[in-house]
Amino acid sequence: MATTPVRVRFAPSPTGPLHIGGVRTALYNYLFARQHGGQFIFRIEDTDSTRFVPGAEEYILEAFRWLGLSFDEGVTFGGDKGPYRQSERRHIYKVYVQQLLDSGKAYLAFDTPEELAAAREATPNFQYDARTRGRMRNSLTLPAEEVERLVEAGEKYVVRFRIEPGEDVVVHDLIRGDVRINSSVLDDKVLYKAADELPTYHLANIVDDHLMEVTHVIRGEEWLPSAPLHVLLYRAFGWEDTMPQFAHLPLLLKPDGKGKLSKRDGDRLGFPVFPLEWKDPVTGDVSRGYREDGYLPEAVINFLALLGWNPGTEQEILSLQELVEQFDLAKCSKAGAKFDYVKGTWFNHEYILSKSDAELTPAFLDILRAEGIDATEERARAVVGLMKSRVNFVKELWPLCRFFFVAPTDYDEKTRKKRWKEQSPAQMRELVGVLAALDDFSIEAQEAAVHAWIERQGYKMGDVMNAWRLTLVGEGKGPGMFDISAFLGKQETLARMERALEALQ
RNA sequence: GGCGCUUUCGUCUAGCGGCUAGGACACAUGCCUCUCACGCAUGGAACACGGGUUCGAUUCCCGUAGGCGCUACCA
Repeated sequence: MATTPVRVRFAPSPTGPLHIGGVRTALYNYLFARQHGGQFIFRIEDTDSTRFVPGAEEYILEAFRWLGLSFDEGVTFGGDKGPYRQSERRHIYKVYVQQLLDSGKAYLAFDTPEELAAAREATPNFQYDARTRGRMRNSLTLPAEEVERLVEAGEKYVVRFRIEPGEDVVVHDLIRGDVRINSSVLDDKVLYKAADELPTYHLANIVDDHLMEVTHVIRGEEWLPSAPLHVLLYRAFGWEDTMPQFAHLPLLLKPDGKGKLSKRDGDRLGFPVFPLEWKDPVTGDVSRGYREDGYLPEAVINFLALLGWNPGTEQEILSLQELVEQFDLAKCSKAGAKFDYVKGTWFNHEYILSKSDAELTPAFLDILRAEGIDATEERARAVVGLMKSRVNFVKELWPLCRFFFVAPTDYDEKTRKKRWKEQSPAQMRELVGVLAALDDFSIEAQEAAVHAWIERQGYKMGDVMNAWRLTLVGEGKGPGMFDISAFLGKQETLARMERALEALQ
C-alpha cells in the first residue's frame, strides 16, 4: 500500500464554467500529486446527457492552462487507462452493472417518475430502501416473467443498489477522521439508467476510480454524505482492499450571509467566481473571470491555496513550488471558509510588486492602446516602474497614470484652492526660467538646479513643488515631481507650465 | 424533518492540557514626504454556551445552540 504510486484525479462535469471552488479542489489534488511524485488525471464526468454544455470542457482545460496546473493523464492528455470521458465508457459500466445484478446486489426498478412522486407524496420522508422497496415495482417484487417482459418491451428501467440496512459504515477521511453512518439511512441509489444507457455519478465514479487505479479521492465536502455509499459499492465489487483514501475538503462560502459561494454573490459583490470569463451559450450572459479581471495566475493560486489550508507558519506568500513542498491534507481546516475576495486583491498586489516592470508592461501597453495612447515600450515601462506599487491590478494604473500621457486641460478645484497661492504665478514663471536654462533634463540635474534656486530665493519647498504639480498633473497626486518632469521632458514640461499659468492666472 | 460535518478577532487562520491566545486581510492612528499612494510602526478586535474529565481547559468527552452540506433517473 505504501509503495503504491499516488494517483489522483480531477473530474468535473462539463455543465458550465468551472467554479472557483472546483479550481481549489483541483489545486489541492495537483499539489498532492506533485508532492508525492504521482499522477494527476483529468476525467470528464458527463453521465448526465441532459446537462451537457458545449464549450465547457474546452473552457476547463483553458483555465488550467492559464493557472499553470498540468495533468499527466486524461482527456486530451492521453494515458493507458482511457477513455477518460465517461460518455465513452458505456460498454465498461454495462459489464459492472451486470456483475452487481448477477450477484443480487442490485436490482431493476420500473417505477415511473410519476409513481415515485406519488410514493413521496403518500409517505412522509419517503426513501427508496429496504423498508419500501417491497411495495414498489421492481425485480424484487415482480414475477421474473413480468420483469423479462418489461425489459423486452423496452421499458425505461433503472438499476438500483440494494443496500442492506442496519450496518454501521465507517469512512476514514484524511481530514476528518472516521465518519460513521448507518446504512439504514441510505437509500437504494440509482446506479444506471436504461433510458440513456449511462450510469449515474456513483457507479461511474467507483468503477472509474478503480480501473484508473486512483489512490486518493480529494473532493468537496458535499460528497461526504455519499461516501458510505461509495464504500459499500467498493465492497460489493470486492475492491475494498484497493479502495482509495478519502479527503473531503471544506466548502467555499458566501463572503457575507449564508450558504455556499455562488455566481450570484460575485455579481452582487463585484468579484469573479470563475477563473476565466464565460459566455453562456444559451442566454448569452457573460460572467467575469479572474484572468480578464487582471489577476495574475500565481496570485489566484496562492489565494485559493490558503482558503482552507495553511502551512502552519506565518508565511503567506507561497509559490506553486513552495505549495507543492509544504501542502499537507492533515493541515486542512474542517469548517467552510467564507470567500474573502478582498484578500484576493491583496495577493494580486503582492504578486504585482514581485513582477519586474518589463513583465507588467505588455498588459499596460494594451490598456494604453485601448485608450488611444501611442506610447513606446520604454516609456510605458518607465511609468509601470514609477506606479506599480500603488495598485492591486495593472488596469488600475491608467486612471493614476493618465497625466503622464495626456496634458491636463482643467485643474482640480480643491487642489487649486489649497496649492495655488498668491505667489505661485510668479514662482512658476521663475521656475520656467530655471528649467529652460537646463541642458541636462535628468532627474538629478533638475533636482540640483531647482533646490538651489528655492534655497537662493528663500522659498518654501512645499509651496513650489505643490504649485508645480498642479501645472503638470492638474491635481494633487502622483509620484515625485522630478520623476514626472523628467519623464515628460523639457519641452512638454515647459509647455504644460505655460498653459497652466495662462489658465490659472 | 432525517442524516452527517462543523464552531478561535469583522474575514482567512496558528494553537494539538499550563501562551500577555500568534500572524495576515480589512479598519484606525502615527511616521516617512513636494502631493497622492506605497512602505513602515502602533492600536482596537476572538476561544458560541452549559456540563463534565483534570491540579489545570481554547485544547479531551458529552449536551445545547448556531453554521454548512446531503437527502434526484444532478454531479
